[in-house]
Amino acid sequence: MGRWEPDAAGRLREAAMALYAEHGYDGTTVAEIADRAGVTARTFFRHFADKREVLFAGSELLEQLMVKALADAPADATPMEAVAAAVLASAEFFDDIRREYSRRRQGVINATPELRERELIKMAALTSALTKGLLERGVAPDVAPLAAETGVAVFRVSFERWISDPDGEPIVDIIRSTLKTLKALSGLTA
Amino acid sequence: MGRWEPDAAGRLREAAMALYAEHGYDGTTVAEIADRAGVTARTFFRHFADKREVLFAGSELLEQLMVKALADAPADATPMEAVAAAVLASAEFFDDIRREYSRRRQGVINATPELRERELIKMAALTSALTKGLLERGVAPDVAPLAAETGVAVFRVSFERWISDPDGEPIVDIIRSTLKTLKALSGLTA
DNA sequence: TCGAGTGATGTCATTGACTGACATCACAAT
DNA sequence: ATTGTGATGTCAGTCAATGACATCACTCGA
Repeated sequence: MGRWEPDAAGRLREAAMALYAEHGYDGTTVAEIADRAGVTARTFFRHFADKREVLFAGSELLEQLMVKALADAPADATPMEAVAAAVLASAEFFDDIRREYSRRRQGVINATPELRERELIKMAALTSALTKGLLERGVAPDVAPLAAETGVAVFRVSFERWISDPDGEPIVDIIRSTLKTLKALSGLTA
Repeated sequence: MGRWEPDAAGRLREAAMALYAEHGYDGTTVAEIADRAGVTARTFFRHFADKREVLFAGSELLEQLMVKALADAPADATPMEAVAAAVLASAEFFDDIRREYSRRRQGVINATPELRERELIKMAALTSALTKGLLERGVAPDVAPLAAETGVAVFRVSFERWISDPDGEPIVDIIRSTLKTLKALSGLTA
């Protein structure tokens, strides 16, 4: 366990998840996480901006994935069709192997207001990234934000449903189903 | 300025707004806020849970207002009609006198990630309150969250538009217009 | 009028997140 | 062997947040 074990960030992530799950977020100190990972607290903060961020590493990847799918949607797709493509693309990120991990992680997040806040701002970042992507597709400025917001809502609802049942359908199917529900709901908007 | 000047909470709110606006959120310490309000830092934390919360006092009132409007909507209203009623009710909260204050406050919030996080969780609380209200109206469990989420999106977009133009229309009209845009968007959902 | 009670405040001490400055180590290229 | 370079450790310090306890201003009943 010398100074140079590789992947300090990875060890810190695992340590944090384990400790947050066991003692809760508040009941865990950064020093404890660092100890378990075999590094110093100072090193923790070199890898993650703060105590919350350690649970959200990788969220940029998901965002990139969805933005790319949005951009790659057919030019003649409607705004919501493009958004739907982006949300469906997120399914790549969540294969069934990650379902248990996702469920565990979400449990920790839901139990801690501070972590919920961080999650929300990640979702907001996703929303504005999608909005930007829509604008670049030429979508009207008053339509783009609403379409993006709606898309993220679909993602959230689907994700939650996905992790709520360990043996449920794959997330792609859940997303499709949620999109259908949305469509039905739209009929009631009048 | 004895120990018993009334409305310490109010003085703390004003002091915080002024200092956050002038030196930024990070550039302001709780001790400075307390000093300006003529109290101790310890007293600050007796009135507000943390350094962020001081900018969000009163958000429960808005929530209650909207939930009540939702509950008071005609029994035969569709889910989105009820939600629309709730969003429109929020207009009571934002008369034109508050527009300048709201704009100022929003500037501070937008400039500070930590405050954005707090704002987002308030919105999330609003969403779940509306969801609960919808469920109590008998709305289907898979429809309620989406309807609530959509309603909050409408509120956010409208609010932002409202404060972006000091001499623009009153917020009620902006909300109505946003609801129309949403309706148009729904047509594209297919 | 006085003394007990109450609620808001002050004081003090402590923990823990986070940061800057600087030293140090492992490894690589020369 | 020498020198760099990047990741880490060490140390000191700031500041948010909390618990424990004292104190003050004011109220009310004896």
